[in-house]
Amino acid sequence: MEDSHSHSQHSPSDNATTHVTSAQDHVTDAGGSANGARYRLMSPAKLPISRSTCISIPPGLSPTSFLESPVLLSNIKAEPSPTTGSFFTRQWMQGSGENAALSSEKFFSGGNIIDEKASSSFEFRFQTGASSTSGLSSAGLSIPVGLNRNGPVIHQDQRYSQSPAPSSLASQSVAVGLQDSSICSTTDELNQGGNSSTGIQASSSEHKDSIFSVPAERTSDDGFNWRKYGQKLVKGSEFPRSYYKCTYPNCEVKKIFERSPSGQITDIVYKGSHDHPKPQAARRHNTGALLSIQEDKLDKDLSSTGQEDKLNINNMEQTGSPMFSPLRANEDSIDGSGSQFQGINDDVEEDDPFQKRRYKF
DNA sequence: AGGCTTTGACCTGCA
DNA sequence: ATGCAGGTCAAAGCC
Repeated sequence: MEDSHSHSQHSPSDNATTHVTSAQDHVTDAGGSANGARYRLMSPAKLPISRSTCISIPPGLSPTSFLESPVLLSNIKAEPSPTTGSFFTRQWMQGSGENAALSSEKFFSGGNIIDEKASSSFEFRFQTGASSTSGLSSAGLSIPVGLNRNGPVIHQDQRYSQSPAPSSLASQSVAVGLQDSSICSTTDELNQGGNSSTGIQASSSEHKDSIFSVPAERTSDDGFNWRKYGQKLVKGSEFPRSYYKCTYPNCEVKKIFERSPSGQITDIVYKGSHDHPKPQAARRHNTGALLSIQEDKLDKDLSSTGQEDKLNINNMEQTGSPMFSPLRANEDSIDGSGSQFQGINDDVEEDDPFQKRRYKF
C-alpha cells in the first residue's frame, strides 16, 4: 500500500534475476520483481548498472592491499564481526556444513567465545580467478563483495533507494559473505598456511549445497530498528525469507534475509539506504550496536561517497579493501570503537535479534 | 500501551 | 491467459 506503485525503473537488464550468480544477482533479484515495482526506486541515474556480480580485483589492485585493510586484519583477529567475516570460524570454513552451523550457532549464543577460534581459522577466499590466483588467498584477503551462497550474503539493493537524498546511495549493492566460489577471507589462516585455504576451497564447493549458517548479521544488529512485516518460504531457498522494514519514520529501507533453522542468516539483502542517522543504542539499547556499526559504515560510506556501486567495487579498489575496511574503520571510530565489537558480542547475546526472535525459530 | 512478530491472504510481475 | 513465485498487507497475538 504505501508508496507502492511508484515503479521506476527497474530495468530487468539491470537486475539479473539469477540467484545463482552472486550476491548481486541476488540483490537484484530480490528487488527486482514484484517487489521492485512497489518500492521507490532511485533515479535511474543513480542506478549502478555496472556492478559486477563478483568481485574482481582490478589489475592494478594488489591483493596485498586488501590485507592491509584494517578490516581484514583487525577484524579477523580481533573481534568477530559478521560483516567482516571474522565470524566465520574455521570450523565452518574447513569443516562440513554441520560444523559450520555449529560454529555459527555458537556465535549467536555466545559471541565472545568464538572470536579467537574463528579468527584462527578464519579465511577468505576470492572467487574470481584472478583474485584467488592473485593471491588474495595467499594474502588472505577477504572481500565480501560478491560472495554468496554458502555464507551469508549481505546485499544492499540500491535500486530501492528510497531516500532521495543524494548521499544515500540507494542502489548500493553490497554483498557480504561467502559465495560458492567466491571469496573467502583468510586472516590468520593465510599466514598459517595454505592448508586451511585449501580445505576451504574444497569445502566451498561443497558448501554450495550445504547452507552455511554463517551469522552474517543479525537482523537488527545493524543499529537500525527493523520491523518484520512478512515472512515467506521462497522456492529456491530452503529457509524462509524474512522481510523487515526500517522503523524509522520515513525510512523505507527494507531488509530481507534468510535464516536457517539454526538461526543463522544465510542471506541478507538490503533495499535502499537509510538517510537518517541510526537510532543508536538509545532507542533500543545495545541492540544494534554491532552490526549497526558495520552497516552504518556502509551507509556512511555510501553516502559520503555518493556512489552506489562504489560500495562494492570502488570501495575495494580504492581502499584496497572492500567495503569492509571502511566499516571496520568506522567501527573503531564509532563510539565504541574496537571495544564496541566486544561489547557487541555481549550485546548480541542480549539484544541479539536472533535471540529475541528465537521464540519462533 | 506501544511496538513487534506471526501468519494467511492479497497483489503484482514474470514465464 | 494462466499459473507460479515473490513481496506486501493487515489482523491477531505476544512481549
